[in-house]
Order: sequence, then structure tokens, then C-alpha cells
Amino acid sequence: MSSAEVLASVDIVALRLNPGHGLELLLIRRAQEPFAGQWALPGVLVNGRSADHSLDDAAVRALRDKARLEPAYIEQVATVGNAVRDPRGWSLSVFYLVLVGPDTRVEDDDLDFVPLRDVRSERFALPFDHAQLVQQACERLASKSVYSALPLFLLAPRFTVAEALKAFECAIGQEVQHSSLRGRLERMKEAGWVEDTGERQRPPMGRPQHVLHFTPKPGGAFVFDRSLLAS
Amino acid sequence: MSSAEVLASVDIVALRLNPGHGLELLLIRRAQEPFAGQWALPGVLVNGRSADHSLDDAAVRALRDKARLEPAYIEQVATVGNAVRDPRGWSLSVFYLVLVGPDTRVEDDDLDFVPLRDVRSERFALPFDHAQLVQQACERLASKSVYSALPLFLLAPRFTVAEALKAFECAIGQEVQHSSLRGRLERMKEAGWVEDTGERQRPPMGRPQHVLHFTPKPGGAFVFDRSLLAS
DNA sequence: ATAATAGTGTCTCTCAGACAGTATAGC
DNA sequence: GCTATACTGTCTGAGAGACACTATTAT
Repeated sequence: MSSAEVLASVDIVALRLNPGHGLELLLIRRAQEPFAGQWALPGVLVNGRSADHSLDDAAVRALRDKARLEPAYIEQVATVGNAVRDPRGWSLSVFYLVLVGPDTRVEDDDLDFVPLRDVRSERFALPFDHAQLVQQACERLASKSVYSALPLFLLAPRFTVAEALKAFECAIGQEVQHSSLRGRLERMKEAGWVEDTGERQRPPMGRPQHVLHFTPKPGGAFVFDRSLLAS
Repeated sequence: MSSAEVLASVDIVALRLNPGHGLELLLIRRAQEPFAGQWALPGVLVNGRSADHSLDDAAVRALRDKARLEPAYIEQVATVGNAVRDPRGWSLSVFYLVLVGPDTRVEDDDLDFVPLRDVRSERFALPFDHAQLVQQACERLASKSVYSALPLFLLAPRFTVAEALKAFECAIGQEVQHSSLRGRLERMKEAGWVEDTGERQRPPMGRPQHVLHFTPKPGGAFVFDRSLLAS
């Protein structure tokens, strides 16, 4: 029976928006072999002994146990499996995209958020095929961000248009017209996803900005019927 | 080591378009326990002994070995895993959406295409959580069909607008304006995905129809920048 | 001629893109 | 006053929805 089974893990690609430096990726220093001591994606093994009711539960548990983080958004991206990705043999990884708020902090020395740019430019090497998992998760984020309000999960519940613009641009990797975003936020107001708090926030210079409030609803992000950057 | 591993399978939700009866689902009569003799999704176990280089290879192999079918389109949908879906214990299933051409036939007595409606209406019960996998795969097909040309993979390479319309309507589950579809096909012609063969086909009644030709390109279906049925 | 099906044309509406113009803050 | 940032308004164009109209076949 044992030979009919396979090594399987759940791995997390958790992203945080740093207003100054763009997107950052949560990494953990591995405690066990293989690759002990190296920075890698947080994850857990799943098997019959797991207390988890489901894979999604395992993903949330991984995030909670390893990093004491609660996801603002979580979505299964895909599963990779082959004979070479893990030195221990044929293995599977079900990996998740997680978005957390910008004020998320980690206190542990074995945890850190590092600039996504460094990871994707190969200047920060990851073990296993984790770089590829990050790549796929980011592509998912980018492709969904052109037709949904997914990047809002990278913000605090109270946010400004400028912050939302930054989140969309980082998620998509391209400049976005603020007037297009305003139109979309207007439509979200009508649908009850976003409301104007009436308050203002003063930037260091210039006119004060409206403070909006984002209320997530179960079932994922708000979906628009057109794509951004369609030209 | 054995207890760190888990039972994992790849399951296939393969769909065929029957012009008269809508979408049909490929089922296989299970040869082994559990649920031996019952109709279920075709699938294979994946583990260290598999010859497969990757999960996607395993999916194609499952389809080829069990049903002697080649996919016109294949896409990983998701992975489900929990303690209750298989009586043998905690297990994983990576499941795929597969589209095949309308002239696809199966000769084996242990293989059959059955109306998708029967499966989804619970009139045709499936073992494990296969009904749920079918449901998720169909949702994926429907949601992608509103902004891409995915349903064209349900057609023969040479097709008519009427056939394409039927494919879109079955995939989405809603009526589609033929003029919208014509516009989309026009854009695909400009992009080199579709060409007018110049030939005509005579229906039993009415004006002859243009015969178009669909040339798939690697990397999935053609993507439009708007959604159908956005009202 | 009539029915049936294929295909074209037209009008409206929504919304992204682009960018000009206005408003409100600090200095 | 000047600059920086926030916000509004206007114009354009693409494309979906709806539907009328024309075209081409069989009977």
C-alpha cells in the first residue's frame, strides 16, 4: 500500500504590498532537511495523519502555524507533481496564492518578507521549484487583477484611491489610468462592496484624499465585465 | 516514511458536444475496488512508480490508456483533498477538464459518453466526490467561455457559425447572440486563429453556411477583452 | 409563394483610454 | 504666488445587446 502513495505538500505564496517597494513575498527558513536553513515558501506535508479536514484547511493551518498569519484572501493556484522537484523522489505540491494586508508584520527571525523582484530576478534563489510556483502564483494574480478587484485585498480595509492604484499597478505590473480605477470603484460602491467613509486623509502635499472602505464578500473578489489594458 | 505519504490520483472530466443533446461526459466502468463495476470518472493513481514525468503527462496518459482518446484541449482545474472522499482514507485528486471533438467515439463496453444533464441532476449518481469534480470543471468551462474561445475545442477543425453558437451556448448554459459571436470570430480571423475556407455547407433547409477553420495555438484558447452576457 | 436558416446593418449603451481642466493642500 | 497631489469632465473608440432587414436555399 505504501508504494501506492506519494509525498504531498501544501505550499503558500503569500504576498504583502509595501507601498515603497512593491510586492513582497513571505519566506521561512527551513527547519528540516532537505534544504534545512535555506529560505523557502512556507508549507506543510499533507497525509493521513493530518488533522485537516481539507486541503484548504491545510493551507490556512500552514499559514497560521508557521507564520501566525491570517489571509485576507486565499486561492488555490494549481498542483505540480513530478519526479525531480524534490530530492526525496516523486512528489506533489498544491500551492496557494495568499494576500495579506500592508500592515502585516512577522516577528520571528525565521520569517521574513522579501522583495518579490529579488525572487523573480533569480537574485534570491529558492529551493525545490519554489521560484516557479511563485511565478505561476504571480501570473494568476496579474491575470485576475485586470478583470477583478483582487488587489484590494492587499490594502487595509480603509484605503485611498492612490493606494488602490498602487496595488493594481503592482499586481498587474503596468501603469493603470486612475480614472479607469475610479470608475470601477464607483461601480463597486453601487454594488455595496465599497463605501465612501466621508473622511479625508492629508498627504504630505496636495489636496486631501477621500478615505474609502472595502467590505469583502464571500466567494472571491468583485468581477468586472471588461479587462483593463485591453489596447 | 510511508505514513508521510498519501493516496493521490488524477481524474479526468472529458466533455464531448453532441449537437442534438448538448454536452456529454466520458465515464468508465471501474475495474477495481472500491466501487468496482460502477460508472465513474476515468483516472489513474500517481506515485513514485509512475512512469509519468509530470502530472499533466499522467492526465494525458490516463486518457490515452483508459479511453484511447487524445484531448483537443486539456487544463488542470483544481485539487481536492480530504479524509472522507475515498473510503480508503485521506486522499487527493488532481482533476482536469478535457474537451474532445464531436466525432469522438468510444468502442469499449466499459466506456461511454452520457448526457451531462443526467449527471448534474443527480439522476446518474457517481461514486467518490466525482459529481462535485464534474460540477467544478463545468463551472470552469462556463466561466472561461464568456471571455475566451474555449468552446471551439468542442468542434471539428472545420465548423460553421451555427455549430460554434451551439458550443458556446452549451458551455455557458445560456443563449448567446449570434451577432456577438460573429464579431468575435471576425477578430479571431484577424489574429490568425480562424480562417474562412471559402466553402459552403448546405443545411437541410435555408441558406448555405460558410465553413470556417480553427487553428489552435499553443498556450490555451483565444482571449477576448470583454465578457459575454455582461448585462 | 412560404418557411427556414444564414448573414448584414444599425442603433444604443457601457466603459476603458487619454488627457485637459479644476480643486485644495503645503510652502 | 508656485508646486504637488486629488479629483472631475470630456471626447473617442471598441465592442456587446438587441433587433430589423436582406439573402439563399428547400418545398
